[in-house]
Amino acid sequence: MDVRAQILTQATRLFAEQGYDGTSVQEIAEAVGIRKPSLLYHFKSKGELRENVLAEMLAHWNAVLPGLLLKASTEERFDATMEALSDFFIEDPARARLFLRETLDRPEQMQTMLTQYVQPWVDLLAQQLDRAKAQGLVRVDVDPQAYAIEVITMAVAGTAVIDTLNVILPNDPARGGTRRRHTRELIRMARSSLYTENKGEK
Amino acid sequence: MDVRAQILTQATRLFAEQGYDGTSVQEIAEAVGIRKPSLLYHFKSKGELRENVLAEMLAHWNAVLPGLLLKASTEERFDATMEALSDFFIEDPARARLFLRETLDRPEQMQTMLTQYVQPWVDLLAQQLDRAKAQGLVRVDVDPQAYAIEVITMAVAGTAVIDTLNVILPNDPARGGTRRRHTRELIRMARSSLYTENKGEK
DNA sequence: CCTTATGCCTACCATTTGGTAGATATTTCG
DNA sequence: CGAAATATCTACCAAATGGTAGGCATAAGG
Repeated sequence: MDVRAQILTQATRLFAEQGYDGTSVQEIAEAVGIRKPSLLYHFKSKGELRENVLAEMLAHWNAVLPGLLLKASTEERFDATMEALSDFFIEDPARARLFLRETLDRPEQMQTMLTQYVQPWVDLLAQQLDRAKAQGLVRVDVDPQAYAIEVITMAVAGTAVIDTLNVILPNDPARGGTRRRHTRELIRMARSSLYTENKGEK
Repeated sequence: MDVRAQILTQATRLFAEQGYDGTSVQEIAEAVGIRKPSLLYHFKSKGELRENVLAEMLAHWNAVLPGLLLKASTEERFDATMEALSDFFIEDPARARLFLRETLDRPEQMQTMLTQYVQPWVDLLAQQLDRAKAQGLVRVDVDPQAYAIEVITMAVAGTAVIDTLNVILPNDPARGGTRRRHTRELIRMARSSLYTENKGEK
């Protein structure tokens, strides 16, 4: 079953780089080092291959993300969790790109996926934020659901395009590499737009 | 020259919806109501059509955006400018999607475009922010360039996917429609993560 | 040992793709 | 007017696409 895994790896890479329509079965087969019909022996059609690529991505995320998100209950863990979340996407830009592409290419399918896998976490976070609001820890004007979506969008989209945008985010030695700056500023924005200020009560 | 404009309109729409590789010349011609060779009379190749679609999008943005961005010199205008910027993308989600797709599909080309059209504005904004920092208006830990990129990415990517993400951002009558919530939270985050508290809230 | 399932192959196919040739209108204008 | 430019068409093409048929090894297992 090594070949099957290789096909999935190469397909993920190529779909992320060139898109589903921009990648031919031939091309994937070549990248693996087999002929086209051999590939179609493992996956009956190009569409089935796409579904398996997506399923694998989901499985990967579902295995790792919950552990990260559950930490986000107290402010002390906020930085660490956000950083881990950001690193998680940065570590695997291909998957972020693929996710973004699927959202653009097949919005309806992505919606059912979002409802199933993402919504529970967003709602959980929203609950936590509402509680923190009551305690005066979180700004009252935060829209919890919208906030969560903005941060997720930023993390995914940012990861997907940061290597292209680096041309206008020069490598400032004092500030660290492009990705580092992106991650740090994302966290800073997410954090400082969420919590109330300790000093200088308004 | 009406036909040429129609072709550009339909091509923009279809490229944004289905991507460049996912759209055939035939399909665009049908949407316009002409035959394929008639379309290829106006644009010698599919690639040339893509370039013209992109050029038109750039021209549109370049004609409107500078006026918006130049207002962003004082804090009083921040809300209005951010809102106008957000509305500008929301008003034209197809162009935001197209922009995102091109960034994924042709990163190198997009880089030269970014350097030419976006970088000057980012640098200008960075200068203004550094000045505002010295006056104590803006948080000292803001990374101006990274901040600008995050906000732009958020505005473009958010606009491109918000109609898909609305499934997890329910229509809360108290908070307004999905897009409204997205826009408002984006502005809130951009604002409250930028300014120091004492001079901040309105 | 022989049958069966697995895995990969060559050869092929129908359809779609971007693009061309060239006929035919229609409009512009000296 | 008449010729040139403009614009659209039908008919076609070579290449690439996703996919199938079926042969040929290798290995597994009753």
